[in-house]
Amino acid sequence: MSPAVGHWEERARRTLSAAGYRTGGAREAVVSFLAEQECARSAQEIGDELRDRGSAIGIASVYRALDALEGMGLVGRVEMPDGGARFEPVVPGGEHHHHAVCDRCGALTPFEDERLEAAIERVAGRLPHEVSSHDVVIRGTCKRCARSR
Amino acid sequence: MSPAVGHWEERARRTLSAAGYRTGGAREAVVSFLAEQECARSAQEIGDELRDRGSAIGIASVYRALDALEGMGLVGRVEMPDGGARFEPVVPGGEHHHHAVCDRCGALTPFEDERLEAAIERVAGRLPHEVSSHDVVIRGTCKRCARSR
DNA sequence: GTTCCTGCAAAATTTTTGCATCAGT
DNA sequence: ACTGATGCAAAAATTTTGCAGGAAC
Repeated sequence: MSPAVGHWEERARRTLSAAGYRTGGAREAVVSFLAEQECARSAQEIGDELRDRGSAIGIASVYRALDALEGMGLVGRVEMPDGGARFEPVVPGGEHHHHAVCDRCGALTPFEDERLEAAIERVAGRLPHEVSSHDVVIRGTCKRCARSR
Repeated sequence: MSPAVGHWEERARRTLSAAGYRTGGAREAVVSFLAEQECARSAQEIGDELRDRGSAIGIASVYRALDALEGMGLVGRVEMPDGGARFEPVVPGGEHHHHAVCDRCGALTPFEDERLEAAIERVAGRLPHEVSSHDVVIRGTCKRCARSR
């Protein structure tokens, strides 16, 4: 796992603890799991894979953990074009990426671009909003799927 | 309604007709409704408001119409941060906007920015994807909600 | 007349909530 | 001990599908 995300895991635990959350099984498991992911994962995936590893974690607890983490700004939710949501660690001041989604297979490809961020910030400044976050999703057909078409 | 969207309504009907779709009640009603909207609307809203106007339209028909329209590229789907989806006309080569969503009241504010589009196109060119579309969603608190907080 | 379209109802998905029980402090 | 956390099951919300009757061609 990247150093930035390792730091995220620590910070997440500290933030949870400081907010009065007890260190129990489910939430901790979700934090560990997210820390080791390459990209955003769905609640179902998180629950299924943790259960495969032997944790008897209920899907409700996954949603509750994600809710709490999202509320504290530790986790970001990415809405996928098919209606499902995926979740990933938020590393403030650190790496900040967006996603390209394959319409065919659903594969997620992260990307980052400074000019894109600059353009978004510029627009955000023009809006009559207190802007808190933003998301960019690029849809298309990934290389693999384009080939096998 | 703006000229561009008026043109959209025509084009939508022609495209549907050319694709062999019959001119019936439900799909036509959805097309008319979308043509007169300021911004993206949810399937529920579309169904409810059409029903308020006296059309006995089922929610399933709304979804089916939106599916068909989206499949033909006539309608775009915008995934909202709360998990719901909204739909709006796509005017190719014409106005192309994105959305700012209020975390509080859910209000949608459209915006457009050329530099943002340019940045996205540049990134899209670097991805190993056949890019078909993109979405930008800015989250925050709208002026109204920020004031009444 | 044939085929597609539609509304209704049922089903499938995804997410949330209630509750009794268990665990952390 | 007290209070919050958890798993399970039920509920709610959203979207899809099956089907019989009606409408467009």
